[in-house]
Amino acid sequence: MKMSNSKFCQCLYFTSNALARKMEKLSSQSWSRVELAPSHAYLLMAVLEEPGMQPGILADHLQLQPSTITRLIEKLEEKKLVVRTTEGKITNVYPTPKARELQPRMNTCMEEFLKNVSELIGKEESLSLVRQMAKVADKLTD
Amino acid sequence: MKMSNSKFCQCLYFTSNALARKMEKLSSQSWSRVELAPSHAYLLMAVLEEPGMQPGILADHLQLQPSTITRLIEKLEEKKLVVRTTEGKITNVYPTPKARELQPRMNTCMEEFLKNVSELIGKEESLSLVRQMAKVADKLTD
DNA sequence: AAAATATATTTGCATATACAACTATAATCT
DNA sequence: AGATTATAGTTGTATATGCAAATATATTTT
Repeated sequence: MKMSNSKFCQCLYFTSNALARKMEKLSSQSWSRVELAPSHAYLLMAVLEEPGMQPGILADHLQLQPSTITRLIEKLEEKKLVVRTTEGKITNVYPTPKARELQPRMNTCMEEFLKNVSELIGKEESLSLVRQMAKVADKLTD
Repeated sequence: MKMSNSKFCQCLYFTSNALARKMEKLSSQSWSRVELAPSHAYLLMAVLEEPGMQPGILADHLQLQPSTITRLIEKLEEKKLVVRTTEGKITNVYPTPKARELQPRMNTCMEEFLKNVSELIGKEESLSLVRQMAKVADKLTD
């Protein structure tokens, strides 16, 4: 059934959640090539770009709770893709060489995802949507 | 940190998920008055509007997997808000009198949520966003 | 310097959701 | 009618995420 046939399609809660689930699915397909869930992949990309990034900063960037970041890091540690060092109160997260090796393939996943979005939705439309969503999200200061 | 300052704010996967989490939170606040999670509330509203609605149809309307619908129904059964009757292969879900009693308060929650959205985002903007999201979601036929 | 407060991270617990496999019934085909 | 396939729903299991409390360190105040 199409979204726009649902009783609830005018509700922002409903529509944003339904859309998010669909995007999650689409994104997961692309990232399955490197056997990463999108959220793990995004955390790893952030860490690759800025090695040593702290969990709190990652939480800001990924718009997730610190506790969720801890869990994501644990998974990436299990996969030997990041390491954590703790000094006093602060923790730094670094990518491993294995993560660096994976980087080119991750870029491919990202590109593939963007290509899929473009094909399914259109470049213009997806760009305008993402802007509008970000603008609205900014107004919801949690 | 604002959404639009994130490294990932141009990504539709990221932005739609972040927005959905924020909307979930906002919505949850309104529905906490009747001690229901938004998804439970929406299922119950559908059943109140169309008593006997089958799980499969509910899955279509709520854009959730059938298994998820089963789980939601279980919770609502525990709270004595719906009952299930099964005949052969098909199941019907009915609201209980308790659910009917709750209905006015649920309407209030819904109104309050819409009011919050209007105040935070603006009526025009939220309407245009929800339309655009629904349109895009329709293109993602899972 | 000791006490109080603030900050960064983790842990325990709870919830939402999905997928795949399973069960049970109905419909179709030969 | 019996065999096959399709449909509806549930169950087992796994993952993502959040909240609240706990821990550990830093900073500020007195």
